Amino acid sequence: MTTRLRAVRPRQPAAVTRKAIHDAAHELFRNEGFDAVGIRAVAARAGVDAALVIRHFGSKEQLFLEAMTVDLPAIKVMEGPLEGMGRAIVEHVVCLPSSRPGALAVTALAALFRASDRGEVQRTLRETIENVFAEPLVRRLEGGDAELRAHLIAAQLGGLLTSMHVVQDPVLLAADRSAVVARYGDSIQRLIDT
Amino acid sequence: MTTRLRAVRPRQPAAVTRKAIHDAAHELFRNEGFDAVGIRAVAARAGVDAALVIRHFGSKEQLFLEAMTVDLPAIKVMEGPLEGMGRAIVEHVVCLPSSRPGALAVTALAALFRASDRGEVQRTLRETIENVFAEPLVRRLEGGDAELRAHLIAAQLGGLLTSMHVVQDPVLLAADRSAVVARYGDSIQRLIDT
DNA sequence: CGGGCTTTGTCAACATTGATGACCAGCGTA
DNA sequence: TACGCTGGTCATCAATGTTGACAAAGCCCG
Repeated sequence: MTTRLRAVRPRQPAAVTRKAIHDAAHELFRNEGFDAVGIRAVAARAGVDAALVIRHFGSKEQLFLEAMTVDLPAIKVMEGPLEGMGRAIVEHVVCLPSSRPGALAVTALAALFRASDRGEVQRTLRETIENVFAEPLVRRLEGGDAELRAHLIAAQLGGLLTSMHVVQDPVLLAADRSAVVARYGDSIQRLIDT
Repeated sequence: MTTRLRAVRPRQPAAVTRKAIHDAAHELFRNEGFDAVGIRAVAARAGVDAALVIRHFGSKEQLFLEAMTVDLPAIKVMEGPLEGMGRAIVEHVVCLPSSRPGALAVTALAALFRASDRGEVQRTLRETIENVFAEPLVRRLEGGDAELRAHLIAAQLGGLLTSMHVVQDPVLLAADRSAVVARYGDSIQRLIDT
């Protein structure tokens, strides 16, 4: 009887393979979305067996969440002066050169939006928006209804992000960035000022 | 030899079963999202074999698109006076009693957003937003950059809709509707006026 | 050294999913 | 009656996420 031939793969510490899987997943999910990317594709790219992916992350959905939860660097502009903050924030969301880490974060957030009919994804999305947009704003706004206004601003930012990276509105994509910043920023400013 | 026993289902004209499938799909997809609902579930609800669903609609994605493409009744407010239109539009999107046909349309649009990592869905979403929000606005806006402004308004409306029906921001859901209308509406009004 | 224990990895299956193709039944018409 | 069209069923396919049994490697303790 012939001995079973096993593909032999050198043993590595858990953290290493885990990171390999995480990175592969991040690349693939961010560019192609949640359900266009199979577990076997992630595994192949990481040079790993498909079962290992599940073993390390529990489920595809969990892997997706961990891979897309880039901790957006807190938007510094939100700590600056209230005057002109509207434009500054929009510029931050819209104008990032696509190589910068912030841009990756925006893309990842867009991927979360696109996959939001998974219940767990939806929860993560909600928390992310709260943490990244709404909560930092609440602490800065003056006047009445600060919490409501902060969340409305978050809605507007989500809308812009969604229109550009999910819906991919051709008019917005083709438009002059500075015009977008000026118009949308001023509109947001109304919610900041009141 | 016993003759094969077949589940006999009375023959019906194609349009009838097609509608039955369409309606079942609309109900299920709107409430539970695209990939929580299987073809077999739709078929069961319509009292029909699963293969028939595909036969009539080509694919699950196609069925989803046809089922969620409610022709939103053109938003009449967009034909009214420019003054105060911001609030009027927001009211239309946010305050609908959930029994009215418009509310169904909003829910369906939200389902499209949630499933937007399917390429075809994304395209439909883009066209729907163009037709329902952007294009009617373009024809009304006065002043420079009318097209850009219309699409920015569409982005804001999408943002509000997304925040409430996809992200389900608890602050917005709990907030006083009239406050939301006033604040968000005035913010949009800035883009209408300029 | 050697025997156990945990860690890391592999493989073969499973259930479910969307989708297809062969076939069948009713029915009108030539 | 025979043909063909239309509406419907069933068995089956390939792919998917997931699981469990098992195999090695390293490590600890006698």
